[in-house]
Amino acid sequence: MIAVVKQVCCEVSSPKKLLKIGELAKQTDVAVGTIRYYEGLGLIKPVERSESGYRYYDCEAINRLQFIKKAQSLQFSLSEIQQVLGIRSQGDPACPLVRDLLKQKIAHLEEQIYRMKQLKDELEAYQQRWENRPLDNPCNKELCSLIEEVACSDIPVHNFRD
Amino acid sequence: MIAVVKQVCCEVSSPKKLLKIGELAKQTDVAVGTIRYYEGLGLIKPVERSESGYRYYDCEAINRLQFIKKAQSLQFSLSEIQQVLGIRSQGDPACPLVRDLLKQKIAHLEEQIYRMKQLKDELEAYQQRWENRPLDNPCNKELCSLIEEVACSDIPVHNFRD
DNA sequence: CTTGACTCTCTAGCCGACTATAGACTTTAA
DNA sequence: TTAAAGTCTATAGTCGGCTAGAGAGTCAAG
Repeated sequence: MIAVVKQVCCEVSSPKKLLKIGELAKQTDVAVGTIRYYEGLGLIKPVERSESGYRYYDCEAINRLQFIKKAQSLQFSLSEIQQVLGIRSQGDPACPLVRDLLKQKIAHLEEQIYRMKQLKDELEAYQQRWENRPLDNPCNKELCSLIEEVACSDIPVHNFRD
Repeated sequence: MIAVVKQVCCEVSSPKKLLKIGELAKQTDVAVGTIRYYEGLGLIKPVERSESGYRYYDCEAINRLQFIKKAQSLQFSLSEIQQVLGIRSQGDPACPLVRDLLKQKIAHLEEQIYRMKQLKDELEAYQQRWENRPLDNPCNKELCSLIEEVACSDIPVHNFRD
């Protein structure tokens, strides 16, 4: 299983070759500054540092960055990823946590989708209500009735900032 | 039409009474600091200032803040609201712009909803794939297969930061 | 007339995930 | 050998929408 993973994630051919940060950046399509930023957050560490301070990474770093990217694309925050990687680095399986986070994410997504649909319906209702009015002379110049209608109608207010 | 709006939005009984910022804040449920912040953005202005610098607002300010709140709840950013209000303050009808923004918003929402659904499906696929594995001893302690599976699978990466 | 509540300006901080810049040093290729 | 490209640290800035605090001045009730 591990071997399979390694074949997918990183080159087995030259296992001892270490990468400088720029090379790692190129291979993973993650900016150099971002890698250093992740290091500050404890998400990744070079296997060694040269005397002059240069960072050197092994191919595990590629896995790690790919995991981070993937997790981000699944809407995991860096601090959640930190938790997962932290647990893993203690030698414990992170799976229960990952499953738990996943469950939360799905519930959250469902909620968001629902709210967005509601909002879309609301916006479409406005659109429909207005579409028959002419665009050239749609309303009183002083007081745009469309705006006031939005401002004053008592359609419930949604809050998307949780 | 205007009269109707005014009846809904602001008290007609005492048209000359001016509000201090704290009173306006209370009536609209918008924080004092937020009102000052909006002023800095050009979204609202007091009708006058006392010698000592106190801001005084008329009931139009209530309308304005309610409009801002409503527009925000419809996912309009403050800068979009600024555009709308700016056009209106020039004496032009803002309706074409509002309609245009509305159209964009709806399209954007549709896109977002679609992407969230895709992501949800993806997360659920992971959940399903894992749910039959025991939680106690789910995988190798060194290398959590669940994580590697996420990290290494070539399911396309979505980017939600537009 | 005093006291407490309000208001003023200005500045800084927050969240998250970066990006950019300055100034110094190191490595690598011609 | 030299010059370009890469790397280092540290700090500051970005986005949006606020919130908090300092320190000073003002207003209104008792």
